[in-house]
Order: sequence, then structure tokens, then C-alpha cells
Amino acid sequence: MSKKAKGIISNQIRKKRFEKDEMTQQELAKALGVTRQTIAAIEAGKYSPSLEVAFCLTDIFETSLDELFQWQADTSQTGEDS
Amino acid sequence: MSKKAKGIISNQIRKKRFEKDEMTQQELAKALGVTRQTIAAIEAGKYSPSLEVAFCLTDIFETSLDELFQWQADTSQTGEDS
DNA sequence: ACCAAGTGTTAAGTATATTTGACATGGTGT
DNA sequence: ACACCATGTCAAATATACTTAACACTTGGT
Repeated sequence: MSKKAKGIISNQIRKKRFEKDEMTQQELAKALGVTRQTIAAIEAGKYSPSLEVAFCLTDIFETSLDELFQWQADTSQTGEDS
Repeated sequence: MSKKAKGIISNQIRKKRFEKDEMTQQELAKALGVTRQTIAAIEAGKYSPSLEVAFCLTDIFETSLDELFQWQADTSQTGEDS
């Protein structure tokens, strides 16, 4: 119950992938040095990537971390505080 | 040999911590919801944080990911390519 | 000399990210 | 109908981030 829940991270990867030459998950995965499943999972929001992978993505899409990832800070203070 | 080595990530956490009211590792850790050892390890460059922790940091220091973390892309193509 | 606070560091455990291998689905071309 | 490609998804294994608990060192205060 009420895990850590700091916030929600979303990303523009799928979007960027289409903008960038209709790139396929497979191709992106190869360019990144990860597997296709990893891309799929990240796009699906199952988990968010490591900083390393995140940075590689900015390299490929020629963008910035702050443009590629969005952070929705958590406001629901369910648990205990200070 | 020649692991994955995409690049090197450095950060301004320690710097920001002093700028921000001489904040201690302990305090930062608490504000972040992680342990003191985690802060120490990240500052020492033993590993880089998850995107979640990274975003929390930008929240606390009122800065951006791109200002807090630096990415030195790897140029030494030791292994095989395409 | 002592104590407390801040930091470095290490070992063993849990949690999460990522891999490998597999199977299912929808689309497109033959 | 069949093959091919892109994607969704799942289970089991490995890698990395993070925790808990402990000990060492330095600095400042008494």
C-alpha cells in the first residue's frame, strides 16, 4: 500500500520515432543498443529507462531530456510526512 | 571485453547541494525519499540515478535535467558495428 | 579527551531495468 | 491462403539501482 509514488513519467519516444523517418522499434533498439522489448515496454509506460538509455535517446532524436520526458509530480500525500 | 560503454554521465548534485543552503546529504536524501548512501554513491559517480530520482532532484533544486546531468557521448568504437 | 555531525565506504539483501526466447495479433504483399 | 514485418506481451534470467546496517575518518564544539 502507498508505495513510493513520487510522480508519473511520460515520454515522447513513440512520437519522435515516427517523426524521425518512421523509425521502427527494431531499428531504434539497435541504434540504442537495447532490445526491441525494452523499447516496447518503455513506450508502453511499463517502466522508465535508465538515465543512460535516456541520454542515448536524446542523442538519436537530437533533442533534450526535458523535451523527451515529462514529469508529473505527485501531489496525493497518502502516507505519512515529516 | 568492451561492455556497452555508451558514454559517461556526470552531475552537479554536490554543487547544487552547497548552493542550496548548504544542504546535507542526509537532508537531501530525506527530501528525495532515498537513503544517504544513495546520494553519496551518485555524487561519487558509482552509478547514475533512475529517471525518477533524477526528476525528483530537479524538483528540489528547481532546475532541469539537462542542467543537472551531463552526458559525454562515447566516441571510442572499440567493438564491432553494424 | 570526549562527543556529535557529516561524509566515505562496504557487504548482503530487495527492487527495478533489461535480456533472451517465445508466442499471438494485425497489416501488407504475393 | 501464405509469408513477412511490426508490434504486444509474457516468463525466467541477469544487471543495475537502491536499502539496511555497520564501521572508519575528519572537523567543530565542550
